[in-house]
Amino acid sequence: MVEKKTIKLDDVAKLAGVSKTTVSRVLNNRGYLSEKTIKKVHEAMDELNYRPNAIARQLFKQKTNLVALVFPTVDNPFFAELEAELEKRFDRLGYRVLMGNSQNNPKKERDYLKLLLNHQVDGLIVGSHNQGISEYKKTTRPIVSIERFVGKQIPVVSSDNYQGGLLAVQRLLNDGCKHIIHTNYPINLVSPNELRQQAYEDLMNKHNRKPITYSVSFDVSDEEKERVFRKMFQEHPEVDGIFADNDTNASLIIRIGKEFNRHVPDDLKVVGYDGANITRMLSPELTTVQQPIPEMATKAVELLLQLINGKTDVKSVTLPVKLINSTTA
Amino acid sequence: MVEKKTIKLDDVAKLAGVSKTTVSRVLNNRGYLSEKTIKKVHEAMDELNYRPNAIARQLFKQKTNLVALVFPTVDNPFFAELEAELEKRFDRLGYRVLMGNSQNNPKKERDYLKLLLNHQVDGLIVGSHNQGISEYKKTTRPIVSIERFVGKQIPVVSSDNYQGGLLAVQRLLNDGCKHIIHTNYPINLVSPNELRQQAYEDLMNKHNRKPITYSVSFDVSDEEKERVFRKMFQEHPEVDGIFADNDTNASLIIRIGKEFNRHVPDDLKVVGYDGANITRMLSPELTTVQQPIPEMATKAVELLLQLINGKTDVKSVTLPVKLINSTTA
DNA sequence: TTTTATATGTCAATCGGTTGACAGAAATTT
DNA sequence: AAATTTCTGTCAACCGATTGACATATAAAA
Repeated sequence: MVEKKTIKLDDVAKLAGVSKTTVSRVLNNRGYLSEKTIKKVHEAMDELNYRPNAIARQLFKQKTNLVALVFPTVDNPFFAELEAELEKRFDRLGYRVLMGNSQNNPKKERDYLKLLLNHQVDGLIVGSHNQGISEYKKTTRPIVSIERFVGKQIPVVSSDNYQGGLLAVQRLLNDGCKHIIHTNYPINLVSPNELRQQAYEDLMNKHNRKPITYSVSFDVSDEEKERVFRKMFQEHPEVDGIFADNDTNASLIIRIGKEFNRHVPDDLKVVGYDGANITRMLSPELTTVQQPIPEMATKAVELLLQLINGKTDVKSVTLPVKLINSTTA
Repeated sequence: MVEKKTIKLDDVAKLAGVSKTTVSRVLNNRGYLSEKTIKKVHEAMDELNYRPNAIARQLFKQKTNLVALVFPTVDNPFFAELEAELEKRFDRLGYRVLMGNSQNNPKKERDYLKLLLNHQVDGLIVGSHNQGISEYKKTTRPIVSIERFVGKQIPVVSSDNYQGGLLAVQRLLNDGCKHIIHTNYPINLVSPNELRQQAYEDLMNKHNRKPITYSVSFDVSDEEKERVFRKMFQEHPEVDGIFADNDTNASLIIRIGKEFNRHVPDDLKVVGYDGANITRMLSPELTTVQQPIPEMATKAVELLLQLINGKTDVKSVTLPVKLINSTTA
């Protein structure tokens, strides 16, 4: 087998009869160059089918144009849409995007942080919900978080969780629900969505109702989730309204409800959360609080770029949410 | 502001009172080293909070441990699950994964191919459906495709599309459907799922029925898709069975069907395709042909690694599909 | 005691581009 | 004709880690 040698800048220079620097100038459009030389160099590059080695360039420039997205998984409509929107925007700006699906595994989250610290990526967007990753406190390198508190120095992009909670619960109240239950992640996870629970409790208390919350961790199996929701219907047969923490769970709750002979929207009203495209497509009948995913992506990219470009006083932002009415109820 | 200097290997060497090579030996566990030296070096690294520069290492090693996934979008249950499964497997093997959502845009697909040729990634997994990307023919670098024919040299991982087509149509026939319509991508896209159409037509012909296919391009707006499906119901009011090209379209068709007062499964039977987790979660009532996504990911990773490791006769594989019965019908 | 194996460490070239410093030639000004 | 500006191009250091070649010291074997 013929050993295929990598063509390097030097080979191009030799063939074109110029120096390495001249070739580099042609590549980077730098300094003064004669038309003749440019042509010669381009011909040599074509003839040799030359491809500059990006790694060498990155080493010198101290920049990779890579960012990493650290989220629990891409296999979830909210994160999938968010990551897709982020990728689209970064791509336009000349950044490539590393997928870091942490599965809510602190080790993997740390690994990606190491990537950042090893100069392999220029910045990080974190949306996974691990706690106690102390490394975040040690670094001043560019990190933006989405819907999660990470540390004092790290700007957060989130949607208005308190308002979202109000919208959802108010809707259930308006629809005449008497016994409203809330499902949420375990609140020990440092996430702004505990504000939803706050809103739920505030509104319930205001109406002299007793708030009841069922917690389901994000990363347990579907079977475990089903178990919890069955328990919910068993322990609270009076329930007639549910404010679910996300649309997938809302959908699951509706299915479990059917087992208990509850039918939406007659016997049971459910409001979900997130309102991602895919969910709207596959479950259009679901009422939900929609997070402004494209806008959140835009903001997160904007903030990360500010950090990458050396800005120091980068501020967190909160974006408004919207109640999406179901198509059937 | 204090300029924060990057700590490099040389700084560690100086603090530990040894040479650069010695530090490198400690880092890479190479050659003979005294316990004492190892300890000294580690202490120096800790004290300086040293992080090796991965780019420099990559330059020397001529390996980035990066692979790119080029798919139309991650915002689709099938691709999302596939990419998540791929990422999980690559991560275990020490590879980081670049997201390349091509939106079926040939330019973006070419850009990612360039990344490969620029030595920025060690391999590529392509699943987007662009045509005429001639660059693929020029390269011998590691590429594996999923559910798509790219070129003679490039191994393909696909599921058994012909069998999937048979299962879907046979199911509709068994359920007593008399007028079955198939929806598909425009077949000019070089994809093995034209085999589904083949199966549909073969089976229809065998039963002396006239095959009717409606084509919807993958990347048009939801509104356009709705338009096409409405047209389908208008032009063929007799339709009582539909074999859809994917679950999202199946869900959309069911919704449009309701507009025409067709109710599943009484007046209309629909079989979707893909059977991704998210879809099963959000639309459990949908009958579908399930592709073995985890197995496809496993195979694709396996083949790509063979290529990366220099194997030359890497063979394409086809994996079996499964009909998933709806929960309600 | 001499030879050989094992342990410890240093030097300098290398991976493949990039760019500041500098030099000579041609064009323009004074 | 001399001085200045504009082109065109070369040289060598540099980005940061890796490793083959080599030197010396110590321990084990002959």
